[in-house]
Amino acid sequence: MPAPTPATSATPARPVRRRAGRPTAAVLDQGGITTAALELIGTKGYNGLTMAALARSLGVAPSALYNHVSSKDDVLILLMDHLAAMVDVSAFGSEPWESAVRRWAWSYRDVFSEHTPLIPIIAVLPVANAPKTLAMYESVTAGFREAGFPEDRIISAIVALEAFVFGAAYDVTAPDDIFDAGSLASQVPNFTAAVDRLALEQHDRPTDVAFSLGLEALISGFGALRA
Amino acid sequence: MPAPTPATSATPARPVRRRAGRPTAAVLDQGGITTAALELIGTKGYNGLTMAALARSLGVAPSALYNHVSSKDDVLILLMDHLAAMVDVSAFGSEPWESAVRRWAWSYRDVFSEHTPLIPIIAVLPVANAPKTLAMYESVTAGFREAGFPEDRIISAIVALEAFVFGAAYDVTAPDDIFDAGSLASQVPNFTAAVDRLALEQHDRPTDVAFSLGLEALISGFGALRA
DNA sequence: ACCTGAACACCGTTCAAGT
DNA sequence: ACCTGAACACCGTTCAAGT
Repeated sequence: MPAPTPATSATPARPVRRRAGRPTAAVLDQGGITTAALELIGTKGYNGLTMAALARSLGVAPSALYNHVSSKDDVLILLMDHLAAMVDVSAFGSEPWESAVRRWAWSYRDVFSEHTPLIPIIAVLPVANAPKTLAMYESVTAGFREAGFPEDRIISAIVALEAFVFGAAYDVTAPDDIFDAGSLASQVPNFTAAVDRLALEQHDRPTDVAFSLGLEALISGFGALRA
Repeated sequence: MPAPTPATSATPARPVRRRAGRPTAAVLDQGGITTAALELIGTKGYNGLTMAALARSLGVAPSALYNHVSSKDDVLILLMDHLAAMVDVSAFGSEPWESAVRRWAWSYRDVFSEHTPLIPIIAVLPVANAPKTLAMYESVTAGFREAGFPEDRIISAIVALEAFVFGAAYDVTAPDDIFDAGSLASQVPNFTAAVDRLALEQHDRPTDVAFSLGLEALISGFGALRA
């Protein structure tokens, strides 16, 4: 390690004091807030995402945020919609329906498995408030329709796939020993045997095995509905 | 309405002041805390479940709770395990595998759809900390095994079904107009058409249609794995 | 061991004042 | 319109003191 440079640290909240009153140019906007929130989550996790910390990272007072978002929940919605745009829908229209669904679902799970606190938000938020999420739905719906999926079941199928994806995203974050019954093991012999049996298979990621199993069942079950 | 009775209201926190010092018999225990929490949630929702409100409903000071639980998260774990015991696993062993899974999954979803704030807890909590949840897994595992399900895939199948159930539980709580694109409707024609098409079918509960569609796909996909 | 009561370190949010 | 700074009403949790 070289000698520490004096005062200029890595990327601290720039300690330049701004005095009260409207600045000549706005220092905040929703895009900047979203980016700063994402960075904060990356370094400190969701527990570190407080309005105070967010303001600090942007070099403003906490109350300044409320000129651009109406609440902390609003920040979470911004984040959620930003992440929806990162989900890979590119295979719809360029690949067979089965592999397009597969790519979409794996990508969707991977993106949100690192942002599970947003799941309660996205699962119940009206799409009108999340344009990028809506764009994702449009791509997926178009892919289903082009693949000959019966029109009146497209939304139900997407909702079901999404439910599975959200639940699976939580599972990714579960500890490795979640199924260790400990001292109660002898009271649940069937369960313990099944857990041991899975461990014997020596999969890299049990969560991926379960996701694949469920996803393939959904894909082939839904695939049978196509014309 | 009859004339209001004077001081005795419905079921208020009994305002009997207890003075400091150990009471002759403990006034709290984990069962009572769980019951009180459940009642509080029933009347005020999860926003109303605070340590202060919980203590108040039990007629104690907030700090007294910490003699019986180590944190608010601990209360949530107690609740979660209590609810797991309410999930219907009775069909395993008495009905064909398909209908047993069906009964279990619907019941599981219904129970947790009114307690979605517990889902992040149950999804990642080691089973050793939740004996009733563990008992549920034992019943389900035994049912899968008796039905000739390949032993090394039982846990993966349960995990996948659970993921779907948790995601679907959130969906139950979504507003009816969640898919109304509003002013953006014209930009997402395929999606809008599919949403309108589903609405035409006039289902009582779209969330139930989606759940059924996904669950039946999982059941028939997994059912094919049996001997 | 198990309660009370005071205290602590936060939290999101509001609002007057400033430019 | 968009910032600062002070304030508010909470929140979960700790801990000494009491019996």
